[in-house]
Amino acid sequence: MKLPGSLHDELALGQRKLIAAFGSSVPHILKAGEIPLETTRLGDEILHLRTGWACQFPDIISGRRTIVDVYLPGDVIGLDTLLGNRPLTNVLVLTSATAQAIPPHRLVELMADRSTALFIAWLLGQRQRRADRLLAAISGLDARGRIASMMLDFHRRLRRRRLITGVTYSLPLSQVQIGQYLGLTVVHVNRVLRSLRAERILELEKHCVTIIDLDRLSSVVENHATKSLNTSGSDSLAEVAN
Amino acid sequence: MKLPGSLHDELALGQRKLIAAFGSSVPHILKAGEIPLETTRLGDEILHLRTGWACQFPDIISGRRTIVDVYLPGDVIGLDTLLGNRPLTNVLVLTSATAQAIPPHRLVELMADRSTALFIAWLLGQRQRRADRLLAAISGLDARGRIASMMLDFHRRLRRRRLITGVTYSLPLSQVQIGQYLGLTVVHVNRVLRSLRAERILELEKHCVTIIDLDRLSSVVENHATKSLNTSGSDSLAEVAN
DNA sequence: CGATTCCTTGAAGGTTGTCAACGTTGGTGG
DNA sequence: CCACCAACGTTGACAACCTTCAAGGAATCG
Repeated sequence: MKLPGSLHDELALGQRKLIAAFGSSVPHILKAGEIPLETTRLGDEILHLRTGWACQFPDIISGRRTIVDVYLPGDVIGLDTLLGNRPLTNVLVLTSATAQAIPPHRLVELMADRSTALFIAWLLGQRQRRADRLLAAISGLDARGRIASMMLDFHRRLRRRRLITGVTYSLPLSQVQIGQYLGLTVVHVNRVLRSLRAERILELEKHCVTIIDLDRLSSVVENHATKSLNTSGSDSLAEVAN
Repeated sequence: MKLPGSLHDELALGQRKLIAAFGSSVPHILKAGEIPLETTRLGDEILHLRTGWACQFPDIISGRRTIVDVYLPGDVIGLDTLLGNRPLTNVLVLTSATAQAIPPHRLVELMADRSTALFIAWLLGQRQRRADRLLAAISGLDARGRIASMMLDFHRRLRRRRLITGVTYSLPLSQVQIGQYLGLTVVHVNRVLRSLRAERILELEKHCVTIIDLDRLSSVVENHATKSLNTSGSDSLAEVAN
């Protein structure tokens, strides 16, 4: 569970180096609803999202759009793309946002430095863990559990990055997109949200989430008999963020 | 879509180096149903699976067991674990298997070499893509589609590694495990399999899959109105395998 | 041969999707 | 300013899918 001190230090070093590399590039401004590849020349670049949210679609466009990951400020976008063959076509910016970009070949150069390479591997592992969590939520929980789990996830990620401190945050996903993220229809997302509001567990209006009863929200996730998904645990490295 | 030749070459070089590093370690023999951490001292090692299948549970043990990935011969297990904090507790060996192990600290050393680091990043991206595919299947397809998608996936992965050539392969997952992998109950998995057999699309008996009608099996995935999941595309690097 | 695990099948009920309609909001142009 | 439009949110009725519960059969292993 604990990383050896030296490894931890090296990761932190790699983090600083990578952030520095991003920092030396001009920040781009992205508009809500934008697909980087289409509207800008950021197509095959690696992005460091500084402000705003974005989301990821799977490589192959499926008929039914599915969101496989949601990026928050501080996240790095496109690393898994690096050596694969997929461009950034599948990223959608959810809010107005700012991001710094570096081209893939530059990133490959940076990987010559071990600490940077380690940090990139750590970032990849981080995204993988998010995917595993989402997978567990979707395949093991009912609609209420999935929504509760998602709300708690965002809450935890935002708090860890010191982007919020309380029980309220802005959630720039439409209900349609929440459905695409959790494998549900809009209609049903709406029903569940209403029931959570009626029970005074959670409120969502105008893209603004308020957790009214954190304990009961957590218990919604673990409820449903055998189904549960523990949401505790913390990373062993201080947040990437900024 | 195309990698620059030099990058491709460097990846291939990294692959050889990593395989060589694994090759210098003594192969371990694992028994079916074994959890490496519990039964051997392979707890926090990185494994190169040479023969046999294994599967991955999410970090946190959820009440309802969920399988988030299935490893085939040639896959590397535990990379996402490398810098995260989770041990190999969450891996289950599905068949008797052989694997070579190297300790994490050795792998960290190897990452000082850029080609190796690149290849490791490529492997991480590969696993990420599998997770994204599974996510898209589970959240966008009904039970028939998910099962068809899974069967085609394994078929493709095995063929790409030259482990099979025809339309038949051994699938060491029990129906319970198929359910855990696809977010379904055993009962329903069973029913869907029966219907696919009755329609002479696919046969599964005694852990042996036979694809009777590849075209109709593919169309099952894309069917269901708006729901589809294209399964084409090939990696830009010759398979890892052995 | 027990004991266990896996597979199989039926019936009933709950969760979720589909269809359809309407209200709301925000932006755009007359 | 208002009309219009588009996207989003909301709601009800109904059907389909899937789970749950229950029980029995088949296979494997000590």
